[in-house]
Amino acid sequence: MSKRTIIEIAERVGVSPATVSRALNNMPGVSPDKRRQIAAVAAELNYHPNAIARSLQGQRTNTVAYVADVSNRPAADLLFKDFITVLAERCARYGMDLLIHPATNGSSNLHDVGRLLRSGRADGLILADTRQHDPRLQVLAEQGLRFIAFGRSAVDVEYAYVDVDGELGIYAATRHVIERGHRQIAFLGMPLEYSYAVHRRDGYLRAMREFGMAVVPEYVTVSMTNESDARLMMARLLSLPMPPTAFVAASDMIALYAMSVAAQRGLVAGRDYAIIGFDDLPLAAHTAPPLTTMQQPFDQVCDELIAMLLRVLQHEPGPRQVLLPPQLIIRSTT
Amino acid sequence: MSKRTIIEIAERVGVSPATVSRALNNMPGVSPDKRRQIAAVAAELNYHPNAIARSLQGQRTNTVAYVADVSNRPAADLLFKDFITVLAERCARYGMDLLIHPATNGSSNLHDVGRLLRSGRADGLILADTRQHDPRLQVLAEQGLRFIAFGRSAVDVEYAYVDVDGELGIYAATRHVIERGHRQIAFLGMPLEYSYAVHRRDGYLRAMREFGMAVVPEYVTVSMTNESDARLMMARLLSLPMPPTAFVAASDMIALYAMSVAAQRGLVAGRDYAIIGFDDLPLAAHTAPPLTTMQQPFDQVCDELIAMLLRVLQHEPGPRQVLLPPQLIIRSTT
DNA sequence: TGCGTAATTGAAAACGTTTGCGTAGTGCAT
DNA sequence: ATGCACTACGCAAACGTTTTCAATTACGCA
Repeated sequence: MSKRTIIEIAERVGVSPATVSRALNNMPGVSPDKRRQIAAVAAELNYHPNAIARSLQGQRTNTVAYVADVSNRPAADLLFKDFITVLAERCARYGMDLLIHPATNGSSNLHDVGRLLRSGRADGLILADTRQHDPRLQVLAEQGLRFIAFGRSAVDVEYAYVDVDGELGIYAATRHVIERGHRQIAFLGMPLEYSYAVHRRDGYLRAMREFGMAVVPEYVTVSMTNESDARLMMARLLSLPMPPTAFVAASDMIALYAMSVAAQRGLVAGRDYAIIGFDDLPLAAHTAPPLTTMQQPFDQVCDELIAMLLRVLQHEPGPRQVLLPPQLIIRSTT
Repeated sequence: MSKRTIIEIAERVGVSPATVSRALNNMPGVSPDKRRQIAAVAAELNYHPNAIARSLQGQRTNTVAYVADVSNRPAADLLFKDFITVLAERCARYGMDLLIHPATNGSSNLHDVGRLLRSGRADGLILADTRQHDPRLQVLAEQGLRFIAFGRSAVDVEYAYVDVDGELGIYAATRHVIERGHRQIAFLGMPLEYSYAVHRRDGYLRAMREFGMAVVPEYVTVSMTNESDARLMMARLLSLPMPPTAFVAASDMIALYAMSVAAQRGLVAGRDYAIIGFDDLPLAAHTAPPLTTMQQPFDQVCDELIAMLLRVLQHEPGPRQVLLPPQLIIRSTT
């Protein structure tokens, strides 16, 4: 099968390529008669416009690149497939394709990320897994590249972002266990390298303060890097002279590990202590007992990401900073 | 900043665009002197070749599309991010970019998948999550499109594929528990809609047969669709007059649910019964007790996928069917 | 019939690269 | 000096579209 081009259609119909282009794109200036003929021939030839040629002429690729941080492999990002699926679906809604580009914080990859834009492979990019000090943000912003971030950062540059309000989420989570009557409440946090880790801890601190509860330093942990660290910290908390009666975990995984450690001591969540997670992994509904948690509004996040990126690309007005609230899902552990 | 093109470089150096192209691509026919000048100016301008223009002229996009089946959302594909990361890294090694395209089995999406190729957006594609009766395979093969599958299928068409040998893996898993002295061995399988589900069950059956063990029909389940189904089936198995002493699970997740159900009855894996999983999720190493499992050779899978796709695209000889063996990871549950 | 206006249409340029072909220049042997 | 082989380089076409601009046609109205 030879390649189907607009020119071939033009020849068959006896018309110029320009007219075929207009007809196929529903542009004005084509008689209804030719329009029909052209559509017919195009269908007959199973013609599909060449996206590359179109991109070259139109100066845009209809592609957005998603740059994920994969420096912490195995990434253990359990919702990645769901997230990407939704994101791609939203992209498709606007006729966009989705390019995935893993990047570590290494500068070699940074160069690579810029290349995506400068080489015209993507129109804009979404930078995920932002860190407090994220060199990628710096570089991209300085070079005036078209991107938005999924997540915030502490770097001192202007950039558009969408984020889940982890501060508010953990605040709500903490309030929830407070309202359940708990007073000795621990926070199971992760290293403050990632921005969301900072926000989540701040949410805990604010809730404790606002409800007039003393913050016990031993109760505030931010070192839950991986499974063994998490288990170690939880064991330490349980061995305190006065162990906490409630645990606010910065992620469902942390909560699961904590529950597992507690179970080894015969402690049952929801009966002997309270615990609340963050993420709402598919797993969370099926732990024993099912985990109360804060659900990430991923569908909305994807909506906002794409909408905002499009705004940025087309220099349209509209919000450049969007925070979305997680939702409390009450199950059996609180 | 105006757009940097090869023409601008040509003007600055006082040479033709053709020469610049040759110099930048390390083609012969450029004097060392000009070569240096051109390189210098290119660097100075921070020039990056326009990938789109290059694609248009070269008739290839240097992009491969990964088509994932997302009809079972939430997909619960816990290794997706790791897998994609490795795959993208392998792509990058060959100068390829990775496009992610979710597709259900619906025919509307099928059309979409063909479009990726016909519109010249991708050079070839990788079709994942293949089913026993996968219409996508049919359509793609019939239309002569350039693709390979990650996973096999029962459809009656020729196609190139890479797959993990689930039959061999579960065979090895079953043999492992047999060698541990077990005789009443159950298989915790998933619905036979997905090809790998069939292969894995077959591996169990072959091992049982080869080692002269009777296959008890009640012991062979293939309905572990989701968490609740899995729990239900496991509970039923444990309530049999003569419950199995060992469980071969078709996936780590299934194994985890089974262990959870057993734990509710006070049964401890590795002590009261044996269980072995399949996948080696990050989770598996940290269950209580740590789960013996068959590890998916994802790095090799990615290697083979890219290598094979490249062979197919360039009509090079070489294997068109590759099966990779999973590896037994012995932990504490057997 | 003639004129003005609007609707169709086509020619050609443009997007940024690569590449086949032709030509000028260089050095070397005759 | 002439011929020859070879290198270095430029010209122009090509990839498949979209879009501007000008030209042609059709049509309504005086």
